[in-house]
Amino acid sequence: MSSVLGTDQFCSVARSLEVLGDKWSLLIVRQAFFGETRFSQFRDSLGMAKNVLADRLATLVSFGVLAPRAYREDGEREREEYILTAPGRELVYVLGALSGWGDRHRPSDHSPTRIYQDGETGERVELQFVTAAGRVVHGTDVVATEPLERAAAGSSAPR
Amino acid sequence: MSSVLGTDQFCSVARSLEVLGDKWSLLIVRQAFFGETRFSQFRDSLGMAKNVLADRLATLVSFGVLAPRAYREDGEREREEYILTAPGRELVYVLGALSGWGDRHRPSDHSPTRIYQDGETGERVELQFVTAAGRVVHGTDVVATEPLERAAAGSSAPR
DNA sequence: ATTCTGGGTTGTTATTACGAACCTAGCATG
DNA sequence: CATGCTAGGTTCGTAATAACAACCCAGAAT
Repeated sequence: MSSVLGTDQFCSVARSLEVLGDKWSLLIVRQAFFGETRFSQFRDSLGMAKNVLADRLATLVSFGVLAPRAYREDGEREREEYILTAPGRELVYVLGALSGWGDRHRPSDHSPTRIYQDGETGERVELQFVTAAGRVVHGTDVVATEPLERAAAGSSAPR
Repeated sequence: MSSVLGTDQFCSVARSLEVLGDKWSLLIVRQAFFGETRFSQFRDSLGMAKNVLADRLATLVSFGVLAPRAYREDGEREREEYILTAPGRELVYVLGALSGWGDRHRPSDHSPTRIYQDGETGERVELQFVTAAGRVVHGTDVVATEPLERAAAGSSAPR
């Protein structure tokens, strides 16, 4: 998790990837989102090395995605489990985007995996770009611009 | 980019991360989305090692995110550039999600980086979960379930 | 007192990333 | 036609990470 991603930390995508840009972190968050909290649950469901898991959990805690919480099972000593924080739960947008892309562009012969729904009504939900007025804009029509570049729109290489 | 991410390739998040789950791939896609196409543009904007860039470009091409295209500048020999495919452009949802999360939860002292807008009207757009009927559902109310688990909703450990 | 168990730590080896040096196909120049 | 220039790489040697295995440790149960 080095802190030099390219020349710019100015991009929020890069700042997010500083926390999440490796093979395991988002999978841990996914499992946490599915209800897992314990070291051995992550270990078993992901099949990853214990030292790497310990390292990623510590990193996710240090960045405020997970929070450690003590718990005690009957007849067991006190241990720590890892709970998604409010910022961590917001990563549902990232998981939904990755899930949608994988479903659409890397389909599996296996079942359609997980579907995302409104927890209240059970309606299926999909990620969409929407305007403040609530109008849906398709992804192919979305562009990203720098806030101050409105006038000089001719240069080809950003930054 | 090993093909064993945990025990399950059944999850579309894992399948997406098989292509995108490293430090650089999504940043390359981001730069491509901002209009960059050439080896040296990626190299200069991201500051990454050339062999790693060559490897990532080849991987992204092999997974159909980028497509090579010949071009020729005046007085230069023919070269290849890398263009986002339709599936690659769909990654705007992933970039938007990462960007939104980074803006909200890892704010920088620098400018608000990029904003996403409707290319037609210029209106700002945000990623939201919406139902088929067009109702926006906040991320904290979204749950992910397996399509067939509707009846047995008590088990704590998915799979 | 000994064993069991969840949750780790500490090695040792295999992968992967990095930086610098080198290569290469064509075009331009003398 | 020999030389050099340039974008876009490849090929090193080395540094950092990940993976795998062995071990540890604090209680609780026996």
